[in-house]
Amino acid sequence: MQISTKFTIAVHIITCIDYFKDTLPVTSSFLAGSVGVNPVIIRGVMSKLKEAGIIAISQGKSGITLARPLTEITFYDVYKVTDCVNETGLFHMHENPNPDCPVGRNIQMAMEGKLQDIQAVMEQKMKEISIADVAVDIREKINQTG
Amino acid sequence: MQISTKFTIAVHIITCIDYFKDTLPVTSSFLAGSVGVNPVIIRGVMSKLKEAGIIAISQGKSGITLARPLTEITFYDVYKVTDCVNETGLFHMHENPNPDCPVGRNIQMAMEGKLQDIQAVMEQKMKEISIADVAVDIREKINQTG
DNA sequence: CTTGCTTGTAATTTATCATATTACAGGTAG
DNA sequence: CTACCTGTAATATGATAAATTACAAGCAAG
Repeated sequence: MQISTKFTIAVHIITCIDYFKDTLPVTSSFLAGSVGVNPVIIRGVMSKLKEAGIIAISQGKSGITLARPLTEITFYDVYKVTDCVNETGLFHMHENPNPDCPVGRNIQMAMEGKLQDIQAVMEQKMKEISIADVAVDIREKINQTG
Repeated sequence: MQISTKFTIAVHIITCIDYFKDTLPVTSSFLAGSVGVNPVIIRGVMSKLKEAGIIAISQGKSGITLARPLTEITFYDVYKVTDCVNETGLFHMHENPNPDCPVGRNIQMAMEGKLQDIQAVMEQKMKEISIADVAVDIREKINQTG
């Protein structure tokens, strides 16, 4: 299993909006071309980014803009928005342990908190990384290689 | 997406082997009954736990035993063994960013290290939790509720 | 206000992967 | 020797991700 590509697609989208904001009108078709996926996927992700107040969308010929600075958009924000992880958690627990077995009856309760702790450290780390960090790396690379 | 149930199944298996070691011969069918999945799934997980030197299996009527103490079996050991995460990492990056776009050309390189860092903190946390911690919680719960 | 381009979204298809299931070969303890 | 176990391949089923088609609805420029 892996966390859905929607997460990295969303990061790509936000980075593009920032990168091209003074040059081109950024649309879902344009983004689909850069990301390499179907425009409908882009629109679905965009729609959630809009709900979360990360980007602003206007229909017609306008284009998409950022609703707040890149430094204030963390990986965690994007990860939450894109529903990469089920509400039942990062880990999928086996669902039918035997209630007639003392271990089966208690395994879920015994593991639950521990799995949540693991997920929590991962999410904490995601809060410490922003899209601005990605944008910086990309501009740096472009300046080096053209 | 979620991390495969094989992980929690493996934890359940190890906990059961320890819990019943002085009472019953533990077999794949018995474990399948406690875990609530098909015996073939149990055998597949067992096979990997054996390769990793976590349990010892003998065919015939014997049963399965632990190869080392519960305190020396971490969540990370079990997670690695059960191939819960692809060799390409916890995150699935979109695979066809456009090389003709400056952002598309560099996005993978810009994200790679950051995604690895996130995965690393999660794995570090898993190294700090052992199956013994689960066994303690289960015995405690059994003593309270019968 | 009309026109052309855009987003929003439902419905369908395709591909991939996790799990269940059946079947049987091979090994070992009693 | 034999009964019971593991090892594993092959197949079926189901869930989910992503692609694709299609179309309704909205905005902006003129």
